Amino acid sequence: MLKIIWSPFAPVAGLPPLTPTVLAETLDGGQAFRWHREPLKNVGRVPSPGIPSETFLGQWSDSIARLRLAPEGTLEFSAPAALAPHVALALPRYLATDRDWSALTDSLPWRSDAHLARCLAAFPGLRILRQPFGETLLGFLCSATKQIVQIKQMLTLLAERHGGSVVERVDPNALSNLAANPNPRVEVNPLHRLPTWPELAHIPEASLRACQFGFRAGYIHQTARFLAARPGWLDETEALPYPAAKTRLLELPGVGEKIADCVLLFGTGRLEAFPVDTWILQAMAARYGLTGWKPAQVAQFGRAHFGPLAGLAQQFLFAYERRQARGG
DNA sequence: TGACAGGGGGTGT
DNA sequence: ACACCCCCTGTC
Repeated sequence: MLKIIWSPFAPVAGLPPLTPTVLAETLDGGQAFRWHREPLKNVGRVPSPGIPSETFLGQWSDSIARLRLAPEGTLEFSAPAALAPHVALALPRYLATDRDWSALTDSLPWRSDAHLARCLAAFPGLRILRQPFGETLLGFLCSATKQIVQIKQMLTLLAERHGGSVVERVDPNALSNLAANPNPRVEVNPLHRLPTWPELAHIPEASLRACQFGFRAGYIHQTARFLAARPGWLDETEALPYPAAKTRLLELPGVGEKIADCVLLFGTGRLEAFPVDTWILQAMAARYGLTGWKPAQVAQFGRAHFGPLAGLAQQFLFAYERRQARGG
């Protein structure tokens, strides 16, 4: 059995106190697809005061972290001991602690928009992650007509089969199990990172299909080949201003308006990006009377109505609408 | 318990 | 407007 020595939980500086709901929405609400709730030992019990919240296990680039909330709402992290110093440096960037999210949120037009005010009040402290650009592109290329759980499964399989090892230990049982069973149940395997785009360029499309990618396998394969032929293209795109960056992303096969905006919002923190998916379409129809509007029209309305931080507003609307749909 | 529809956070033609 | 893939979810 594989054993990882985890560092003791330590506070992450630079964040306000959070509720478990907001932490879950931030990590597992559709911005990122590499966070998994860890099984709770006291399943079925009401969370008691004085004990930490449930733990999320997640990965990005070469980082692996466990995140939880102390009773008073302080975010705490733990990492594989050998990685802990690296993760301690990488976490603030990932969580975008260099930005004042309270001030950014306060500058949204909630004073003149009662529904937006409701959404902000429902998820206080919600923020936009700053994820690795290439991984964000990969994640959202998988997202077409897929729900979060399914996207997470695809990426887990891809990482297990084609991703490099982050922790320098291999579990022989896991490897033999994988070889013996062509269709293993998806489990969280904290050893493997996502393949990089240069690595993806060497993976046959059929192997991607075997990771449950379906018709998205072609998009990912073609995008990988496109990027392989253009060294530096992705880094240049990340550095470009929002409109130019979006134009370039739209050149990629499988990337349309929505995915381009998601990559720029969740991968580079471009808060002017306003992704319009079916949830936002539904929310804007129900809450703002935009019944029958097309995505491009809703996007234009959103930018005009919510202003230069429209993408942040979008995340609150999104979280609220999903909660309503679940019967929260 | 197990089969069976229905539909899914989009893009390309 | 419809195909593209195929897994998850709810339901019987």
